Amino acid sequence: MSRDAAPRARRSRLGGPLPHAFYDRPTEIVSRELLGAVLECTTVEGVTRGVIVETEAYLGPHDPACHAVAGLTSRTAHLFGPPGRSYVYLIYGMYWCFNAVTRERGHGSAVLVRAVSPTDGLELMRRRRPKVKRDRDLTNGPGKLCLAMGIVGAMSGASLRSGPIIIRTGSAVPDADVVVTPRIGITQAAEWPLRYLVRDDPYVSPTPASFARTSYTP
DNA sequence: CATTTGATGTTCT
DNA sequence: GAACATCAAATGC
Repeated sequence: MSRDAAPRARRSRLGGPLPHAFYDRPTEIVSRELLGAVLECTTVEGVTRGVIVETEAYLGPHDPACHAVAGLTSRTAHLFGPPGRSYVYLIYGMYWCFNAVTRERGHGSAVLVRAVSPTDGLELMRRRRPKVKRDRDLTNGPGKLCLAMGIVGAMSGASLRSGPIIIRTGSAVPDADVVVTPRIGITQAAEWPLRYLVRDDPYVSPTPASFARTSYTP
């Protein structure tokens, strides 16, 4: 058969949703493994997608920087599980931040997605963020990516397999390309190395120079 | 490039 | 009343 023969049924270029069980593991592990996965958000305006290039782990009530320390409130309800759903919260009264809930009901642990590298819906992202000059500034921060992808609080609590926000399998990022640093923008437990990012990726949010001594490769 | 500052309003003490 | 898992613009090299 010539190599120009009719191609076999086209495999979707897109990976399927990550299995629910993927999230039901330690949050540090999920944070590391979400690098390279695809974040997708669908709204009436259209679909946007991007490869996850930066995450942070928030471990639960024993983590002073985690919202779970406040206990079960109306704000944190979705943080307390079950795993495999979104937890979207408002920060500084202005910006949404997106998390993937990782642990069983009642635990209160999640991965904050801090940056993605856009793959689909770039025009829609630009339309939603008309003042942004460089594409790399569309999604290189947790509030920015929610603005560009249309992620809002109403999406909190939805399944990440079938809801408006879906996390799909992507391509694995080797350990040599992963950098671990302290988390950004917190004061409690500020030294804990729980931020994961893809080395040299232009869509990663800026890393403070002071992190040089505490950054490493897994 | 790095650092500083104002915007903005919900949440929890 | 203080804190806040941020961003964009402005300033100073």
